[in-house]
Amino acid sequence: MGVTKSEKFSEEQNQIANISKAFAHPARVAILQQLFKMDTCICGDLVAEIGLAQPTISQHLKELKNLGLIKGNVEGTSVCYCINKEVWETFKELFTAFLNQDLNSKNQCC
Amino acid sequence: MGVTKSEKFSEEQNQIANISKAFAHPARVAILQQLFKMDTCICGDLVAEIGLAQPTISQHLKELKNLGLIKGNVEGTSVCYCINKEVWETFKELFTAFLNQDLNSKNQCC
DNA sequence: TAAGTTTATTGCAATATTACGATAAATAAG
DNA sequence: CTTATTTATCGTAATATTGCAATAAACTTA
Repeated sequence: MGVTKSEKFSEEQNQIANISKAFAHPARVAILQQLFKMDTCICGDLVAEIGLAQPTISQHLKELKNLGLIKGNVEGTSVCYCINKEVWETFKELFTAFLNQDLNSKNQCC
Repeated sequence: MGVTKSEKFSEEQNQIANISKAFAHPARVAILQQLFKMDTCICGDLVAEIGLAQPTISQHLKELKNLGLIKGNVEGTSVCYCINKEVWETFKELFTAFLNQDLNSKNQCC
C-alpha cells in the first residue's frame, strides 16, 4: 500500500502522470517560468528569486533534470540551468492531446 | 517542514500546481480519459475498468470532484460522473498558456 | 420490513514528498 | 595552500499520498 500501481495503467497514462508530478509543485512551476523568462540562464539566482532554502531548490532542480525537462551546465563555481527544448516540446504535445480530448456530446447525465 | 509553502508563490503558480496534482496519478488520468471516451457517463464501471479497489477509485473521484473537474449525479443506487466542461476549459487555457511560453532565443548556455 | 446493490467514509499501514540544517565537493581567488 | 563561493548530498522531521479492508449510508426491490 501507499505505492502507485503503475503496472495497471498504460504507458501514456503513466507518462502524463509523471510529467504532471513535475508541475505539481509551485516551486517547480516558478523555476520553469524563470528559465523561460530570463534571457540568460540562471543558477543560484533561483534561490534568491524563489524564497526557499538552497538545498530545497537544488532538490527541485534535480527532479526536473531527472525528468529531462531541464539541462545543467557548470560554469566555474556556479551552475547554469536551461529548458531542454526538445523534451519540453514532446511533453507539450502529449499534454496538449490530453487536454484537447473531445467530449462526446451525448455525455449528459450531469 | 514537509508542507508546501504556497504563500511564496503566485496565484497562477499555485493553480497550475494544483491542477497538475489532479493529473499526477495514472488512475485519475485513466478516469478522466474514460469520462471523455464513454458516450454514457460511467459510475462503478470505473472500478471494473481500472483495476483498483472500489474505495480507492471512490477516493480518486472525490479529489477530482473537489477540484471541480468532474460532476457527480446520483441515479438510484449508482452515481454517474461526468467531466465539468466549463472547469476543464478554464484549466486547459491556463495550462496551454504555461506549456506555450516562448523561449528567449538568447537563452543558450546549455 | 428485509435483503441486495452501489457508493462513500473510516481507519490504518506503507510509501512519497517537502523542507532545511549540516556538510561535502568543486572551483576560483588570493 | 588557504579561503571564499557556489552547488550537491546526506540525514532527518513533518506532512501528504496511495491503497484497501471494514463498514456505513442510501437506495431498490421483494
